[in-house]
Amino acid sequence: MATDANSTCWNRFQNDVKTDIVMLTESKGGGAMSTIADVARLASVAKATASRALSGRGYVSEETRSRVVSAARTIGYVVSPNAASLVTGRTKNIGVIIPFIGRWFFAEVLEGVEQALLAAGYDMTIYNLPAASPERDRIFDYFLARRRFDGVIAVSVDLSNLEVEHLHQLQRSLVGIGGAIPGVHTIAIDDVATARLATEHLLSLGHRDIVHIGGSQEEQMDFNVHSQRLFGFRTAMLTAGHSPDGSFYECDFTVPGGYEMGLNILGDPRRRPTAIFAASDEIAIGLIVAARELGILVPSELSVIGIDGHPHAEMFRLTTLEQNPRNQGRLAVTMLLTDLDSAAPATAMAQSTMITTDLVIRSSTSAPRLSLT
Amino acid sequence: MATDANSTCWNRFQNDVKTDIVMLTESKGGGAMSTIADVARLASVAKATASRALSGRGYVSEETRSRVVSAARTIGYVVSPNAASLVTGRTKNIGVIIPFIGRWFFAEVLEGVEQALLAAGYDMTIYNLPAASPERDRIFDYFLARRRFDGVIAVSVDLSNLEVEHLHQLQRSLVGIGGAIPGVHTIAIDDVATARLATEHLLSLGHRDIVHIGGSQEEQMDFNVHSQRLFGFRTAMLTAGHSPDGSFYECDFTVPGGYEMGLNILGDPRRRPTAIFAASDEIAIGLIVAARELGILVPSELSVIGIDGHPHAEMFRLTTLEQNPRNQGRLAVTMLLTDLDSAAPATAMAQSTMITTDLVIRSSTSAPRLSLT
DNA sequence: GTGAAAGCGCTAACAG
DNA sequence: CTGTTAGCGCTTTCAC
Repeated sequence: MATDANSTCWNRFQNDVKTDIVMLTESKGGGAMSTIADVARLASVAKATASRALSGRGYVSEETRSRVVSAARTIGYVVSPNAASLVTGRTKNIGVIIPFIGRWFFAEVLEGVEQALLAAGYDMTIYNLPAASPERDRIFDYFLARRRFDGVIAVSVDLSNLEVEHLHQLQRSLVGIGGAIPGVHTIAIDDVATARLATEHLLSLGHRDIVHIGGSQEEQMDFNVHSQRLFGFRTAMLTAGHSPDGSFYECDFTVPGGYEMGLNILGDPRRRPTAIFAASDEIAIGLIVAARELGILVPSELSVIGIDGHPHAEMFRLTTLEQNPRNQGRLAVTMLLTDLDSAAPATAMAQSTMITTDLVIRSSTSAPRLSLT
Repeated sequence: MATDANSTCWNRFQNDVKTDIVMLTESKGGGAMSTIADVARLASVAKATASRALSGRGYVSEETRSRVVSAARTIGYVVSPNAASLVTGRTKNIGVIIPFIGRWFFAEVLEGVEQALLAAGYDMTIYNLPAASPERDRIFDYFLARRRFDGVIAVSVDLSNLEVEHLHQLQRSLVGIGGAIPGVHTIAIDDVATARLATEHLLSLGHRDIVHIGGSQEEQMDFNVHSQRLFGFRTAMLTAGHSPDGSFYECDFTVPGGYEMGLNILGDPRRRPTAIFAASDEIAIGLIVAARELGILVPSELSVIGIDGHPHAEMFRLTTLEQNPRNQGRLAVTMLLTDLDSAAPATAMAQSTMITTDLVIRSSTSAPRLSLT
């Protein structure tokens, strides 16, 4: 399988695949998968009894039960989830719609969801929802419409009214993480309170010249997160008797975004603030890198605090608000499964729940350890 | 919905959910979902005809086809994927087994896979495979055994012989990314060649005192990645007439791992190398952060190059090998679907394919742009 | 406690 | 080109 260094990998790929496929004879275990009828026959019971024994639903004598179970084991029987779903209507699968996969917060949520789900015997189908586009519509009209899940977790997706409507019509349980959806339970931090707390933390360290760097007020990522965090900042500043005017800057909600803004803002020593409240941990990290590049010592010359804790943040000595997104994911699954158990579909829930996750303000050097439980 | 600040969020949650569920009457669109029989009746054709018209398989006159389609549209019909799968044996779903979700490389692969899959009408079920544990076994024995997918993509998972056997017995198409699996096509970079190229790049810049920082030779993440990259490094050094002995250090394959090792190695100016080849981009970033913290200028005083490109790397001015993990994901999907189309299951593939993806060495300041296509 | 029978919603022969 | 007939593999009444 020599690879030709003069062709692109796509070209190489196309050639390779074509020539590589070799039919082999059916390997061990070959032939059709065994069905419950086989199990029943082997255990000398009816299919119905075998089903009851294996699923645990309905009365079966302990003796026949064990006979059925061992029969199933010997022939390596596994239920056909499709057949079971067809009759029960349950899939043992949960759909997750999420705007990003790679960003820290979302990846953490995903891991939490996945762990909680697996433990409960569910698996997880991911739908990475792009911004408004035909692809996005297709996810709603086709993939979601197939309803191959018992419930949906919507992670920080900003849904149009039509999309919310779609979701409800799926007649499936539905919970949200990170942003309220009309008529649906949602797990979210209180953005205003969190931003306020972060700002107050900086104020308590004696800072007066504080800048907030967050997302665009026009392009809200979702649910007015940006403006709510800005509002929390302004409130804290005003309450402390400082004017927040002119101390807010917009940037991209990413590491490069924070980096770029950091170079801009921190470049001029006269305009440089003593502390920055960043709307996200990624922005904060970008800021810190920029600060270091400019020779500014963090945190002695500049305090930075960001929302959305992440393990990596620690190594940057980043004072951070830790909200454990992974736990948010687990919480969502717990809620969802509760609804599933009580057979309450999405439309059965009248109110949104705002859950403020526990916050911990950590800092490495200059600030006291402060926790809010 | 007042939240009691004196209880943990878990406690609050438990109370909240119990009191919150309110049954509402069935909302709009209520009642059972429409079936293909409804469509057939409305269009005055047989179910089979409706099926043919909707699925596009088999002959239907253009006239009846449009009648069926519009009938389906008016009653908002969507096929039951379970019922269809039960008879066709196809699920239009692909399983992905992957050791991490949050790490850059894996998240990037996931995004590539997801995009390619959605475009092809498939959705993606993720199984985050932990290290050897009962949970891991359960994924194989239960979740994967259910076979609710047409194929599996294994991303850099180090499989035991038993697990490989399991996978093959699923009788589903199977491709690997990032590490060879016996009897399965795999997409991977050539670790030796890549490491060698990276080292040669540093040599070509005139460096002589080069250190390689990579993963533990005992705990290989998978597929001897660590030792292969080390071997590539040693080969390049020896070929250039330099001894590589004593210039390899092991660290955790993460940002903090690189950071810690950076502090150790770069702390002593006498022992400090002029260039470092890092086995991963995360290590490289950790190194750079450590270097900056020690006041070392990158890249003028220290060149760093890492394997596994990532967008974030650019902002760290990291000279990087870009292998576009997203494209690796897309490639894998293309391969998988090709096999699916040709109805060739995993066991029909005799050889592994090593695909060296195109490499681009980028650098911001001191090095020439160099590409290998 | 267990068995027989009736589908779940769909597609794939096979006739016409 | 279209309709009729059988199931896919399972769970679930309903008798016994």
